[in-house]
Amino acid sequence: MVKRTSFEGDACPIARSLDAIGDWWSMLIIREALLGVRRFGEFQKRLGLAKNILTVRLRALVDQGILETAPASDGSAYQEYLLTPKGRGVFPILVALRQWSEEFDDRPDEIATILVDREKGKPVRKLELHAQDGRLLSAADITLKPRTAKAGKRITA
Amino acid sequence: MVKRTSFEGDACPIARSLDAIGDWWSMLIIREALLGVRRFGEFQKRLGLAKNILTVRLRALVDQGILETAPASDGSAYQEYLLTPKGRGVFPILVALRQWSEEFDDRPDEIATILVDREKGKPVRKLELHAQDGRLLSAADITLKPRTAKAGKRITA
DNA sequence: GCAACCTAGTTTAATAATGCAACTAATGGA
DNA sequence: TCCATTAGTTGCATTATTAAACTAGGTTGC
Repeated sequence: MVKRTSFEGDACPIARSLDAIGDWWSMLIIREALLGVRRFGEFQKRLGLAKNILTVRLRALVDQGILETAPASDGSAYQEYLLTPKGRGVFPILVALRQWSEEFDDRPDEIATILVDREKGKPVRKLELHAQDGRLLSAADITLKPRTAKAGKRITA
Repeated sequence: MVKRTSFEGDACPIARSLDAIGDWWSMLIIREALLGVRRFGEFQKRLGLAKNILTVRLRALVDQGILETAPASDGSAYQEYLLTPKGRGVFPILVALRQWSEEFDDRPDEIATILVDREKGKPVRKLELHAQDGRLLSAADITLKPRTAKAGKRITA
């Protein structure tokens, strides 16, 4: 297999995000980190991926500022992997992925968990996209606009 | 490379979604379809991926009910690829990916477009996760609950 | 202090996945 | 009919992934 096409310099933010976290296993590693997993061995055991791949993925996520390393919280000499704010920012993507499966999966009975509000124990609402004035937007209600004008404003601000 | 681990039977809906649309290029193909692309050649030209890979990806997306084929709208003998409701359901995932990049990208100046409300031309709001009663939820405010009880209700409903 | 075990990788080998580029067959248009 | 376009198909070489063994440092119990 020749080298996969990189989306690193892509003008589209979707592609850029996929470049950062689109490798097989990356988003599941972040999912585990969001669930509180910190140690190499725990990631490896829970996910079941090859250790060399886990090493490469963790390295990449650290390099991209999604995870950071810190001394292990149990006082041992080991290191732990912790999410940064950038890493925690992946949460809505994971929610969206979850909710897509919940709604459209061929075999929804195979899904083992639901996402609930910790305080009330109630299922959360589906993600919704809103206009600035609060209108609910579907894919048909949005469009893409060149970012130039906005960038110009930022420069002067 | 040995066969990649499949998440097809995974109990986690995130993993199941990644199994369906997590291949390199798949989400970008769906993005293009959402933008109105229908023809093989157009997908290929706009994305720049290898034709054999595009063929395999389109086949998989059709097999999974994300895309469907239909006679070309220009009356020619060719086929077009159209999103199904399941395919259009991927939209929030793409929005989430876009918004993650917009917020955390190392080089936001490389992003060419913003997502705006077609009617007003204003940037859309960031996706938010809400509890049933409307409270805004962060990752720390949610938890996973076994789905069994809910499944039981569905069977009786 | 030492042996056994655990942890966090590292290394090797085999196979799938990917991109490149040429090729093929069907379709469209002059 | 001929040439260009479209939608793939094919063959090849390189990268990505898995499985499993290995390595070195750290921890624990005696």
